[in-house]
Amino acid sequence: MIFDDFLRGRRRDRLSSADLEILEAAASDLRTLPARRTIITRGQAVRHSTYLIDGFMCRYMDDREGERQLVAVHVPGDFVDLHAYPLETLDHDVATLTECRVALVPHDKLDAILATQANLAKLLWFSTLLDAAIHREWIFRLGRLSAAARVAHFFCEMEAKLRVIGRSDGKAFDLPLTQADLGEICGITAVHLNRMLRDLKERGLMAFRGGRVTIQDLPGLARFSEFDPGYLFVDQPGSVTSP
Amino acid sequence: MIFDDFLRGRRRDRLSSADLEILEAAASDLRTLPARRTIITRGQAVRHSTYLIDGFMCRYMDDREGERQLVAVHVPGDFVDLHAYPLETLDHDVATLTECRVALVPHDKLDAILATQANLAKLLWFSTLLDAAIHREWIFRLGRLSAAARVAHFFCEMEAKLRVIGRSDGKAFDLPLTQADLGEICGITAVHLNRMLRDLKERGLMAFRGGRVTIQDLPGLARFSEFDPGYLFVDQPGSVTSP
DNA sequence: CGAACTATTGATTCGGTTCAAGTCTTGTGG
DNA sequence: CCACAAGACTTGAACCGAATCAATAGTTCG
Repeated sequence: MIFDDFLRGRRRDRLSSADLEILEAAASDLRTLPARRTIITRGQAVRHSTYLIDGFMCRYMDDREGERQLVAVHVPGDFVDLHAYPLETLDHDVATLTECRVALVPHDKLDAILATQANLAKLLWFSTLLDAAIHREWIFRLGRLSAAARVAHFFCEMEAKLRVIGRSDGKAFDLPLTQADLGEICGITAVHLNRMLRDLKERGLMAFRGGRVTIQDLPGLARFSEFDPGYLFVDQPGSVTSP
Repeated sequence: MIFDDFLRGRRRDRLSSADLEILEAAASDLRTLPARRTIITRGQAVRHSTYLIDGFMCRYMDDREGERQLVAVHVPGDFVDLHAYPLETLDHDVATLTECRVALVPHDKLDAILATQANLAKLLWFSTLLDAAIHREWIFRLGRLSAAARVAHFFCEMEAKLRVIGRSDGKAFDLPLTQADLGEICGITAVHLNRMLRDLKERGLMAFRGGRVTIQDLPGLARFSEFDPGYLFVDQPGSVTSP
């Protein structure tokens, strides 16, 4: 099923099977998008939202010189640009990082859900506010943490997000990003990011190579980066990996 | 009326008078809160949300050493912690900056609105995603702008937000924050913030003194800080100050 | 095999922090 | 009304974290 990972580990029990059927029925269009493709440009009016089934996507803004700042990284189960439904137009760009399988959900189908399925609508609303909570944590990360801690914090976040959908076991996971991407996430240059990765390895916390993260000391990494997963709203911080 | 400033300048025309009456009826409790008081602490379950009628509020997170990072500054007309309705518990703290007049809206009233007033519900959802768009801009600001540009960008944002509710004429406005607050917004120390204010004054862009902003060159300030108000979703970027 | 990313390392510069001292305000009580 | 305390602001000097510039090494793919 398309929405198997939607809100996985996060009040998914409140999604009735009827709700899920309605969601599945609303997903009009399944597509595979190539890697590194911008699919929505800021300001453009959009009439459907993109649900990510498989792959990695991101949202970003760029400055006058064209330097990117990533503002979100999305994993399977994320309703990537559901924000566009109430907003009608986006303030940022949306792009794929890897090849992605997505489902497109037309906004008029969402209108029908909002008019008749209050419970489901509230859960959709919740999922957009989860993104907002993650945005806030990114503000904190950029505003208060050192470069090394920012990097570590981001890896902790990805580990937690991927764990709930069964794509991390707490020891290693795939994260198909380049060092330049990581720099654009953490607000530092790719050169400095590279040094920070070396630093994290030397501290015995983790390693990153070729899009794969190997964690040596997850509690240590969380401590080092002041990571507290509360903002991810996972039901039981323990094991929620089973479907 | 309590909700006179709600979504002012931002699709307020889509709020019917019936919608407004429902909102007014949902606001059970009017209160005046003292300045510099934390009213919601992270993790705490909340059963009502706070709409700001008058005054300034903020949302913040603090690091291990207790250093604050502000993640939002709210002005009259903002539904400050409507996020808490779908989220049920907040990931951050909410506090007043000045003395504030607020209206409390119980979440069960919002449940009723969601179940029966799809149009109003969508506008409430929109207002929370406006906050999310502002969060994204803050990420950009912290990740990509220099200290001086961050400060200038924040003042541009406040000018735009206050203008739509008729509290700025583009030349000067009250912003009752200390330099320490501004530092916690821009992710720099209060000492450096002070130097950046001097810098902005020497550039002939603006001045800040005793909680009052005097703008000498608004287009210049926007240019300097790469400020583009699109993310604030104001209907006509021009004059929308009339009630 | 070569082109084009991607990653790594070194040397230098610069923006912002830190620490420290001092001044200006504002409010309070004698 | 003045004395004083507590914030809020201002300025300087030294230091440090991150950017920049530059050169080289891997890697991947056509």
